Amino acid sequence: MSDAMLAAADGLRTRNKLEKLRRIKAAAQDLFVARGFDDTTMREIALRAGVGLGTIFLYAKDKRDLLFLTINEPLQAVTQRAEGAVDPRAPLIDNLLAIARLHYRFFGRQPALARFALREMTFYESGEQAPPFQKTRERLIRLFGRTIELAVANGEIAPSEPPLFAGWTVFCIFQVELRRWLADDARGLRAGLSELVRALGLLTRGFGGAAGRAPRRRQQRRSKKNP
Amino acid sequence: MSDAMLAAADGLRTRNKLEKLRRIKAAAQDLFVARGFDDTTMREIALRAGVGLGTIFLYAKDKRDLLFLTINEPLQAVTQRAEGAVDPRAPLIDNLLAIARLHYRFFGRQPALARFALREMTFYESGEQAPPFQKTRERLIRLFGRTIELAVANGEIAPSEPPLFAGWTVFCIFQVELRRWLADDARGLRAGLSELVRALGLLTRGFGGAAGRAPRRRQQRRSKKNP
DNA sequence: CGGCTATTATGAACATGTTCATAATTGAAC
DNA sequence: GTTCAATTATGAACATGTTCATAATAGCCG
Repeated sequence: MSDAMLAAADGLRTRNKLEKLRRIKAAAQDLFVARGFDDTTMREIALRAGVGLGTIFLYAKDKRDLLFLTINEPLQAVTQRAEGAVDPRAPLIDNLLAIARLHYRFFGRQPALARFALREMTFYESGEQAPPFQKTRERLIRLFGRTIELAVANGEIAPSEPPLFAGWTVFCIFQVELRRWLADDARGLRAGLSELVRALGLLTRGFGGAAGRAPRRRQQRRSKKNP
Repeated sequence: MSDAMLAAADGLRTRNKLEKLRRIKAAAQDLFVARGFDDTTMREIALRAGVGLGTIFLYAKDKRDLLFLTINEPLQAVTQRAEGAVDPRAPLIDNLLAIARLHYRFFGRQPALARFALREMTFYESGEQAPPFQKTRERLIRLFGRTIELAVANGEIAPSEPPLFAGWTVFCIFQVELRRWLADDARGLRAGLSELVRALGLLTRGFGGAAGRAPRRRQQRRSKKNP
């Protein structure tokens, strides 16, 4: 008994609230995945969650916010796992790719929903769920930055801009490439990542000023010393 | 009489249709700019255009499509002007910046509406106005590509990838930078373009493999031949 | 002109996200 | 236990994008 009371945390109120939030999140999640965002009505979600229609709006400002309520956590989890996927001794491109692969897999799981979510992410700053989302995004950018920092420490590269800014440019490429990959659902994960590597390779190598003179073929990876 | 009949082009039908399309476009345009996208109702647009509510949907599949109906033309015009802004003898970064500046100015004119439009542009493939939009986007990417090609011809750079693909990476950076600039409306045009130059500079110079050893300061522009 | 068909126009009806006045519930004060 | 204020829950009412059955119109033939 006392155990149960302790487990109940303080107050029935808080407990009930958390429980309802959980149910609403689960219901929204399931329905969004099963029927897509637009074809899921708030009334269906309310019904499945076992709450009144109006109740949902106590937990999410609007339908869009509800989407992020279901996506924020998994997205943060992916970013967190990506942090663990970086190997301080691996080549830069491998690390960037490892980070990207986890995200590609995540979004590739539900392409239709991912398309919608990625669209709504553009300029998502107003909703209640915006701050945690922005935080995760910031975290990913910093991860790219720190990964680049590692490569600098290893002597692999020496960018003319701070690693964090270089990470931002990597993020730019990543963002648009991911969207492009999701745009035509024909291409597999392999093909998508392959084009991302191509783009990131170009970013790291640069456009080869008259100085650089990049090789015409061969050696995709492994930057070489200049003879 | 016969004059009038000739001037009417073939058929009153076609003429009326074109006239209604014009009125609808103008009404939507005005209202979107004045009140924003969400706060403009289809009924207001119909009223201002002097047509019935249902009539609008004969000319635009949905409200979103109506937005592109008003934006496609000006956007294409901007891209077209950008093509004329490229100087075959100018440094690459200057040309890229000239292209970008025109677009920044265009979107910066109506930041709120631009934010909305740029969001809807992500994965915009279904609507009736999607093909012309995609065409303009393709055109911009190719413009970046051809601009790079010019720099290759001038001996300024020698990228390890085809110019068109290099143009695509420039487009990636441009897209995300533009969105970021529009996200916080505080920063002026100058500041936004300045950061874009920073990012594009990094893209063209690369991350300076152990080979490259980029200069620490100085010489922002004007790539030099290697002594 | 007078009918006839295809095209175009229309707004009432519908679907659904969102608001809000009202009701139910909780936790504490006495 | 009763009372009461604060919090939370609810669905009817509302606003608005979209559909669709119906009407108006244009062009054409006899």
